Amino acid sequence: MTESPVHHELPIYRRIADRLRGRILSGDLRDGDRLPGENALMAEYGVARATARQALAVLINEGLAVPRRGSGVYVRLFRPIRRHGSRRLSREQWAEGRAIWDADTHGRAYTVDQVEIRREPADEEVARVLGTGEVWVRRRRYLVDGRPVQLAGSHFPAELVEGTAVVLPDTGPGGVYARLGDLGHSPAHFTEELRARMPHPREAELLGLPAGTPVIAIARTAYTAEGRPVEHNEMILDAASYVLQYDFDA
Amino acid sequence: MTESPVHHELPIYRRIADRLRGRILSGDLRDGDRLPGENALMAEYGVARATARQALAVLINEGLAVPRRGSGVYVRLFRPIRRHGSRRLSREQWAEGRAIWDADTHGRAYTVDQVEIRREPADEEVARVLGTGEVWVRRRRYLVDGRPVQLAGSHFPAELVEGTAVVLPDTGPGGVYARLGDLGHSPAHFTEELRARMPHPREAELLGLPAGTPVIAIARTAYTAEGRPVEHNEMILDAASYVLQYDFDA
DNA sequence: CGGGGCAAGTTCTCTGAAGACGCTAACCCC
DNA sequence: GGGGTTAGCGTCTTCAGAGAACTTGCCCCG
Repeated sequence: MTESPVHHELPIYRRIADRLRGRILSGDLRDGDRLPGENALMAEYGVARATARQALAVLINEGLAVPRRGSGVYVRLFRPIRRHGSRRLSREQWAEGRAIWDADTHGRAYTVDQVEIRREPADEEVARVLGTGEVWVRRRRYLVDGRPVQLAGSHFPAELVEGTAVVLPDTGPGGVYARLGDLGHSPAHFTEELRARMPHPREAELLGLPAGTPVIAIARTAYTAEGRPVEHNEMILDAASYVLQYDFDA
Repeated sequence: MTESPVHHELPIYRRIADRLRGRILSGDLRDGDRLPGENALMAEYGVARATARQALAVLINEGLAVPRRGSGVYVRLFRPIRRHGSRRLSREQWAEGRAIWDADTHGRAYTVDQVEIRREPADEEVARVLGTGEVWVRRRRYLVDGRPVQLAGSHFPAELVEGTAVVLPDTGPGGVYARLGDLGHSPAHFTEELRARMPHPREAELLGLPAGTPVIAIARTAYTAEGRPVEHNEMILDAASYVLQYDFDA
């Protein structure tokens, strides 16, 4: 073959992504600003749509931007940096883990203040994760000594739990997952993503937080052994800490 | 609500991804196994190459698989190895996890900007955790493309590592823990505690964060099998999200 | 003036094709 | 048998085109 001195240049989509990232990090493009769209990138760099898309996908993947269908791609400054941890957990341990977590909300017992169950259209993020248009949502509010410490919303694909007399009632530790199992969608695996952010005013009000207090937002998605997502849980933890425990092999 | 005219089926690439994920999570495809390649998926599902690629990209993105150019896409499970007959994390996996986290800081390599090693009195918190008055501290700063993404400080009980020519130099993945092992204080497990907080001005400056950006602070303490704390690591992740993956026991 | 509907713009999904590049194993020559 | 070469396979990048799905703003109508 022609032994062309392979320059090893970065692929086009990567160079475009780098330039866009530069504009974001330099402050040229700010939080909420709209990035150049696919058409604009095609024209500006003379590339195909797939290439332009790929460049945007890089930033979306990095969490620097979020796409809004039919509208554009927008700068999202609270950029996620990911870290993967691993931990294997038995269902009992999971229940136990929840106990630990509860115990850590200031070392006191929690009570459930309010559970709200209703069917509603999935928002953008939930639809993306669960791959469905409508969900059943359980919203909860936990209290400790009269002070709320957690807000949580659990989303289930509507077509999976439809018709259940009471949609996944609470049945103690591991109860919801057990109920999903009864329906033939037993969760086998889940992921959690944690993020630090400032609460929205409404959230701060519900949690009774003083202004300027950041929270930990956790998004958990549970999958069946077949890989089908069956639950997506989003919650916010007030100043509480989140404790993990790992063990090395002996 | 309005009539829902569109049935809203999942896109093809997503359905393929779901099936593949299922095969992984169910154990049909195991750690290190090769997934069906682009050509195989094209033939099996009768789709174009781009669609097959997109399906694989989902799994790669989720961290369930890793591509190897010129070879194939392979299952990468965070699930602890069965061959060890244990539900625990191997040091290799831990090191691997760290590598992934590094790679995930925007998909590019990190470099160590600065490593500072010195002996100093333990502050209140560190003294409480490590149970000692003086510690050796390693402070580090990671950079990605000239932008810092992490601040970390590792504390070791002075009486344990005293006299080491170079106090626990960096020796690649898992290096520090291996070095502790050499000294007879091999870590057997650790805990991590996560908290959302506002960075101090100095931290924000070092991390190049805009004002008002919360961070995730992580405190990790490693213990020997005897329960003796041998390391306490505190780090801050810039606007970070923290991704965890769990597996239930079968 | 308010509301409904339309049209333009945008992302999302998918098809089909082609060359570049990396890895591996079979092959050939010594 | 050992070592280097090569062919084949697989992923990676890019092109061109097209319809579906969704958002938004504008226009028209009542």
